[in-house]
Amino acid sequence: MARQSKPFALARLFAALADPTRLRLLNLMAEREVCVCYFVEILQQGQPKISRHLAYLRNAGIVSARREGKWMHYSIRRPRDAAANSILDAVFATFENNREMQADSLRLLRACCKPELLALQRAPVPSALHSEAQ
Amino acid sequence: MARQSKPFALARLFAALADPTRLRLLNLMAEREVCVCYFVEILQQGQPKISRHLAYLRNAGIVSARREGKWMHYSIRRPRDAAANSILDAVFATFENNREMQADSLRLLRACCKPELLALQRAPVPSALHSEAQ
DNA sequence: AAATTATATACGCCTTGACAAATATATTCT
DNA sequence: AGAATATATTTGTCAAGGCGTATATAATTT
Repeated sequence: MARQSKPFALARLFAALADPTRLRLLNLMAEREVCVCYFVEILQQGQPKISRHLAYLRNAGIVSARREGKWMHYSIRRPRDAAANSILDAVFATFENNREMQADSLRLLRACCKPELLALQRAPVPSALHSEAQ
Repeated sequence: MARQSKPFALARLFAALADPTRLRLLNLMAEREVCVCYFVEILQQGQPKISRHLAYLRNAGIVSARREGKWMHYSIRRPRDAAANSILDAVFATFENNREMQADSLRLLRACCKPELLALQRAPVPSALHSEAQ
């Protein structure tokens, strides 16, 4: 069996990107840490589904999690590998020209300005958004 | 059920990239059209396996095939979609810094200079290689 | 401590796709 | 036409992973 470590590592990254829900999650995290509860509301998908996809991304090393009380905040974790990093750059660049992704981002902005519109009470507002949405 | 055409299309591209054998095939095709027989010899993998992966890439619209007598030549097919295109650019860029991929490319160069070393007689030499290997 | 809230994991079901081995197809050679 | 060559597809098996439902865990509130 021939060794082919690098191709395998790259393939693993692409597998992590090979799902529309995971791409949408990554897009929402592009510039900020986001709480799970927002993912659920904005993507309008079941909470276990969101959690499973976040776990997948965490396993793939693309995302890291931080607990804050009851809430879990997820954020992009830049890979140590330069190749993976440049590919992620390209991916995020395409998000900026994508209608659906922009729509998701807008929903996140709005939700954070008026969290009372969601099913959430006292949901944590990502600090990075205060300045952006001003 | 919400529409999310674009994320689905992107995810499909990544699924096509999520396999080490397919990545190696794409790398070999990066700058030239390549005959199936070379893939088999260089990657040292069974012919049906190579063919199946090439069919997958063709289905995903990343690659196109051209028949020439008994031989099938495969080459990169640049996607119409700008997003997919820029991602492919990033992918090929990482190939250039990847040891394993460079080793594969070298093996292709050598095989084309001395096709008699392979199990192939009268294998077609990719025209693009004449100038590169001079 | 009991109830509530937020998130994660387990379970069962189903689809996709990877593989090897066998077989089919297409083209060329004799 | 028949044999040989190059490639593609089929078949059967297996593992990964997607989904919804149910349940477990963790932190907070009362």
